[in-house]
Amino acid sequence: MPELPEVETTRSGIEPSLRGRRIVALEVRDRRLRWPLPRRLERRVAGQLILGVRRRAKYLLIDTDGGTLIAHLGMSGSLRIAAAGAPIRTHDHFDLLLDSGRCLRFNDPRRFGSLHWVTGDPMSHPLLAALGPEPLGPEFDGDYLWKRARGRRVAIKLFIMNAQVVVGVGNIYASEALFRAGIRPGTQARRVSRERMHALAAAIREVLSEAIEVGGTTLRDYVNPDGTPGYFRQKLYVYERAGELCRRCGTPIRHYVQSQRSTYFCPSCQR
DNA sequence: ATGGGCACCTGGCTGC
DNA sequence: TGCAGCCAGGTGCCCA
Repeated sequence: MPELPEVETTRSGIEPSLRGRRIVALEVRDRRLRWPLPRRLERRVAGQLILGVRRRAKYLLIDTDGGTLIAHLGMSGSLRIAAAGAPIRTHDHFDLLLDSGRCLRFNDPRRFGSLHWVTGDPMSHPLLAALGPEPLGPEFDGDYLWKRARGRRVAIKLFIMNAQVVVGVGNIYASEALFRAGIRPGTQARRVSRERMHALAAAIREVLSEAIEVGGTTLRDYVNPDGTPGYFRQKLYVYERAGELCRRCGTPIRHYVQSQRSTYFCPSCQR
């Protein structure tokens, strides 16, 4: 469900309620997430002081004085701040109870989300260690993309969705960035010129930052931690617009399945 | 190393 | 109304 903008919106939404608070307890109702929650998690987490909330790729890092909680929202996960006694809804799998009388509540129908506890440098955790650069960070640009694409025959859309290449580009924003850069999603990565890689890197940064500004994209039921939807949907050029007319040239938007994921593009604007 | 495909899971929608 | 079938924002892992 959430891509980088939704995760970043979640981060900034929950951080003010977490920073400086002490964790009273972790209350788990369903341990069956993507990786089953270990039994000892509750006692590890209890009593820790929260120092802040960071994001790396689509992972949220809740730093405490004794270690770091690493959370992932998977396809359908969401986090919100609730009163500690608020009624439990379906798929509310765990609560992080705070000394403020509130809690961080995790809801995830499909249970593709995850939660890990690490001591030491969280970036050395196996899930984080091999990740590519942040798309909004300084190391990511067209030259980087072009160099990484040498010899790569994979479709450019799959290439930019590969977290070892660059993190945070999911199915929505991959299609959107390729539209803005004027590149067909099926083009082999190695066939994209250096110049067009610059356009693509710029488009990725642009699409992601614009989405963050408006609170992400709400497609179905996604809501931000404060309960409001994200408004980027109104700015989508191609995603879920199959058959509708291109906002730029009027040609009908096309849809096909690429590596089991839906891809959208304008056959006239993208070559 | 690279690329392709599968698995994990639930819910909402469509069409018969 | 019921139900089968399909689709969904992610990503680790296995195989060729």
